[in-house]
Amino acid sequence: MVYKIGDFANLVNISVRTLRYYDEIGLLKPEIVDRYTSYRYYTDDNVVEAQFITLLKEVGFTLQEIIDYKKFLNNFDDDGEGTNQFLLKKQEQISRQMEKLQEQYDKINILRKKFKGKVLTLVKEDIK
Amino acid sequence: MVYKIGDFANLVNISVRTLRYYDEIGLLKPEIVDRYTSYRYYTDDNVVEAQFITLLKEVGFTLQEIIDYKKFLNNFDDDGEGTNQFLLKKQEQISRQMEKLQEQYDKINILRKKFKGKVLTLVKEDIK
DNA sequence: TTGACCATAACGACGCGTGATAGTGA
DNA sequence: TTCACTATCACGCGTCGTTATGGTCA
Repeated sequence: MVYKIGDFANLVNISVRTLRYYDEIGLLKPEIVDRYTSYRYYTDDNVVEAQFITLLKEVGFTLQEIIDYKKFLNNFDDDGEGTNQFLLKKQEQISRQMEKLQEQYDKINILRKKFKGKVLTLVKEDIK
Repeated sequence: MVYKIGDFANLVNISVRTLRYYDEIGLLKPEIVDRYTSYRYYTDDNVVEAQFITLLKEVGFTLQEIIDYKKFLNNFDDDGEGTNQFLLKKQEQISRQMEKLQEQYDKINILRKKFKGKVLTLVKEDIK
């Protein structure tokens, strides 16, 4: 089966605009492109690819990171360990983000207690 | 005291480029601007303002949110309750972000267990 | 004249949404 | 002819970093 961009968009739940963008940045290229009309035609392999991309996006990878990962798989014939490292690094990154958010949350608590009933006109020292 | 943009930048630890941007978007305007040379001159009041902005940024507010908060203070003569709401809303927002990150973290754990020693070629169902 | 500092203008990054304008018909 | 779909620009968002180019000297 081959799908035109609109049908493919519905199938994989990615907007037409986004599919064009993915094509542009080399993340997901339609297997067939009509050389006269430039129409994009997607295949069932593309469906699997698209779902994989969606999966990685859902767990926090940026498009560039997904592109890098694909290149890695092509160039180094991963034994699984590379993939594991890839996932671990993302988890560490997520951990750091959570810590940062937690700090922000705590600092706001300090602010709220300190200025209950007043307008904020403090300086940095107040939460350091 | 009045400071030229470069001196002020060092004083408050905000880059010259950023100060110009803050001026442009109306977040932090120099008290004095030479009408002939367009040179920006900052005062000690500006120092307090800048530190306040830095503080709010550190706890997660966007520039637009800080601008909105300043407008709120000017228009409604807050009794402190408005400020408290403002801080609470940001905390809720931070909480949601943390939850999302936690979900991503957990999903990656599932992936790591499921595909130990293999290359990732799965589809969405695997982590749903 | 020459640094050191100031100004404005504009591109880049991220991930698309949202038109505008125009060609296709798998 | 018309409808539905496709294509390629190109602006917008958020927060500045980074040239590029050209005045100013508080």
